[in-house]
Amino acid sequence: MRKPCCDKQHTNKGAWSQQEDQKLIDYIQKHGEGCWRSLPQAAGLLRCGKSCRLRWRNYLRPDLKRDGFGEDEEDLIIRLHALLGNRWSLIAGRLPGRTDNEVKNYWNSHIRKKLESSHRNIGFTRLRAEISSAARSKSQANDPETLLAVNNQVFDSNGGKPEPSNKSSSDINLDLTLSIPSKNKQESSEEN
DNA sequence: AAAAGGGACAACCGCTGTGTT
DNA sequence: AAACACAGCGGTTGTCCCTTT
Repeated sequence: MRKPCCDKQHTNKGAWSQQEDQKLIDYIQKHGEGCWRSLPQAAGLLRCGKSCRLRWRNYLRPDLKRDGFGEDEEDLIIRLHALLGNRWSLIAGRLPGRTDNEVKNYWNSHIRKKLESSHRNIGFTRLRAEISSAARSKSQANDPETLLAVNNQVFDSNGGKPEPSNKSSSDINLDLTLSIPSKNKQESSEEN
């Protein structure tokens, strides 16, 4: 049995206070990310290291977008989910400024219901079936890179992805070539 | 105006993958 | 090769807030 990541009797739980946020921000600005296990003590926080990591990555990181999802982002999420399933970190890696948790929440609360109830569902189901079928015909059907390439072919033959909205943001990476997510995120944060 | 219901989102939990010893 | 430590991931839960009755 693995030891717990921290002594839960001496850690806070629940919503973060402004003071806690500030301590975490200050510490990471000084020392950078990493070594989450020892961070809480070093930063003077009564929190589990995992909790600190989540708070930073999902909420406090300076490169996060805090506005709502655009139509183009939603379309991309739908396309990627059809390909990759619930691999939220991979999907989020294609959406600069978005986190896996954010994408997951958005999917569960908005897109899934929308797809289940709308006419779009018909197209979505058909699309997914086509992608799966095309991918199965390849020997590396479970290889994400192959799936993405197949997806692009299916979309091209379908006349491309849905019309992008006017407020299409230029920083969304519509090039569905897989790269290592962590590297990708690092590059995008360096751009900002 | 108050209560109930539902949606949205932040946070937690347990498991897995990976690197190190 | 095995055991361990750690970071990361996805599923789930809890809480807040808005809408409806």
